[in-house]
Order: sequence, then structure tokens, then C-alpha cells
Amino acid sequence: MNLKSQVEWALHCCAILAGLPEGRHLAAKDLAELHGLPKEYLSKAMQSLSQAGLVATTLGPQGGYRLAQAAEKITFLDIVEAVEGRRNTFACQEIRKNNPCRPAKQRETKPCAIARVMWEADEAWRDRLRRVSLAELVETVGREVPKAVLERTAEWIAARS
Amino acid sequence: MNLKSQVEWALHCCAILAGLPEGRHLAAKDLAELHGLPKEYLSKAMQSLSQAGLVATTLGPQGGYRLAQAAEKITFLDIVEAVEGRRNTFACQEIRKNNPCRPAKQRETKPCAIARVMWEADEAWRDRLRRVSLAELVETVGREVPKAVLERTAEWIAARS
DNA sequence: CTAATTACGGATAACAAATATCCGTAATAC
DNA sequence: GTATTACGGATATTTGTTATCCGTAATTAG
Ligand code: FES
Ligand code: FES
Repeated sequence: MNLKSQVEWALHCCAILAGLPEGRHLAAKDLAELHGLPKEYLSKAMQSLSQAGLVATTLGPQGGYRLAQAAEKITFLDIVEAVEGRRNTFACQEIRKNNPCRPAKQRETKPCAIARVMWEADEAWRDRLRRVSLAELVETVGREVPKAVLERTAEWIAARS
Repeated sequence: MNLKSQVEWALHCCAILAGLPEGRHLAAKDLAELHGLPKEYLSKAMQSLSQAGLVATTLGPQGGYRLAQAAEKITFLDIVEAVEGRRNTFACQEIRKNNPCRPAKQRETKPCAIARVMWEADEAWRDRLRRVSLAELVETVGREVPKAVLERTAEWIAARS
């Protein structure tokens, strides 16, 4: 039960894009270099973000990615679900139907008791992720990462966007 | 990001064992037949439960599994973690270290801001599962499953334990 | 004691998902 | 026109899940 590593990549990339000057774009090539990731595969994750409407893209030279919404509007959950999908972690296989003591014709009206509990836990997980915005992440990073690194990274990005 | 199907199997089997008459055991063969599952593979899940101290086993004829603790003491989380392990769903790969603008020697004192948020969500998920006991599941099932099915299943089990 | 039954653990195979690469296409800036 | 970019399809590699097989040791019934 692991999230794909693309989830981490997408979160890092969104945090970077949130700090991008207005009207600028950053290419997948640069995002990959900045995080030490395989460019082609990272761009699959970016495509997921694009399809989810979280980032906007521009083609051609000086093109690339930017946020499509305000960082305050984008939540962790948005990003996680964009790349990971919206399935529950628990999949009820309805093995209760295999009980030989049950009449075959019996049809279930509601989800089983086990699945309901598991899905509540999944919902609690989502709830927590929904409560943290990309803007909050950026603020925390701004507080915790050394100023020198932040500045040099900002320059690095400015030189390529 | 899916839980293994063994998680469902373990939950169903624990619910069955919770209804077992005192001092009786139920063999993996019967648990597998009752749920329509591959016996050999199900027994791997049962071994996980055994190693976690949730079920106790007896060898030989009339042997098998029984709960090792009161159903009130066993939580969903106990069962899930027994078969799924205790890893977080999110694994921080520390790709922040790949930022070329960071001094190589810099060492991190605390987990990164992204991982902290993701792990809080994982903890919220666990919290929810910790709050539901096996006894509560059994009670819910007793309320929702038709009496006839419950009785026939109880007889089926009694005949083999 | 003997034979049947049971959980356990190691080895291994089949299958699915995650990870990764490659490349052709279309759009865009200069 | 040329270089650059995102996109999507095809495919390979690696890892994890699912599943089976079988030998070992413990236990019970007769
Ligand atoms: S029938 Fe097994 S969890 Fe729903
Ligand atoms: S460095 Fe990427 S999540 Fe921790």
C-alpha cells in the first residue's frame, strides 16, 4: 500500500510553480533537473496535473508549466488525486457472497460493514489532505529552508522561465 | 495505492473467529471454503495474524485458529497492520536533496514539510481504524445480516470446529 | 505406536502495477 | 523555417501482489 513516487514529484513541482513570477512558465526539462528526476516520466505526472486542471501549459520556446489556479485554492488532495486517482485504498471484493450458507438469489442493498469502516478511514485521510493548501506548504517551506538556498533557487528558476 | 486483498480476507476471518464457541478452533481449510478463497494463500494471511498475536493456533486434528484476544481489544488497525505492515502510504524520497542550489554538505534536521503533511493524513487514517473494534463489527453484522444466514453459518461452523 | 490432520515456512511461478524510456505529432515563439 | 515545447502511444524493465507446492514438526484419535 504505497503511493507512487510521482505523488512526491507532483507536490514538489507544484510548490516550485507556486513561486514562479506571474506570466512565466517552467519546462518539464527544468523541473526534472531541479529535482533530479527522469524528464520523460516526470512529464507523465505533469500531464496528470494538467488534465486535472491544476496546471496550465504553453507550447513552444519559453513554454512549459504554470499553476492554473491560485495556490490558496489548490489542496494536497487535489494534487494527490490528480496523479494517484480517486480510488479508495480498500477494495471490497464482496467475498461475503461466497458464503455457502447464503441463498444465491440474495442481493445486497448496501455496502458491507467492513467496507464502510475502511472507507470512512479513507475519507478521514482525504479530509486531512483537503485541509492543507499549496499556499500553506509554500509558506512553511519559506520559513524552514535556509534563505540562501531559497534565493539561489529563485535565481536558478528565473534564469529558465 | 491499494491495500492487498488479504486485508479483506483477514477481517472476514477475524469476524468469523469472534463468533466461535469458547475453546473451539477453525482450520484454514474451512475459513477458505467459507469465503471462497485459495487455502494456501489465505493461510499466509492467517500466519501474519498469528505472528501479530491476534490469533492463536493449535496443531493436529480439531486444530486451527481462534482469537488470541477479546474481540473488544482487537481493532481494525491491528488486523490491517498485521497483514499490510506498518509503513506510511507516503514515502519521502528526499528529492529535495537533488536541488543543485543546495550546498551538498547541508544536513536535514527534520522531515520535510511535504512528508509531515502526508504522514499526518496517514495518522488520521490509522486513528479512524483504531477506533473500531472487532466486537463492533460483529455487532453490526449481527444486526444487518439476515437471521437465517447467521444461524446456518453458525451451524456450518459448529459442525467443523 | 500409527496414521491422519494441522500450522508453518521456504521456494518458486504467474500476473499485475509501478517505473522508465523512446519517439512521432502538433502547437508556438522567434 | 527552425528550434522548442507538451502530449500521447508503444514498449521495456523492475517491483509487488497473488498464488501454488511441498517438506517439517506438532498434535490428536484410535
Ligand atoms: S464483502 Fe468483504 S469487505 Fe465487503
Ligand atoms: S523531500 Fe520530497 S517529500 Fe520529503
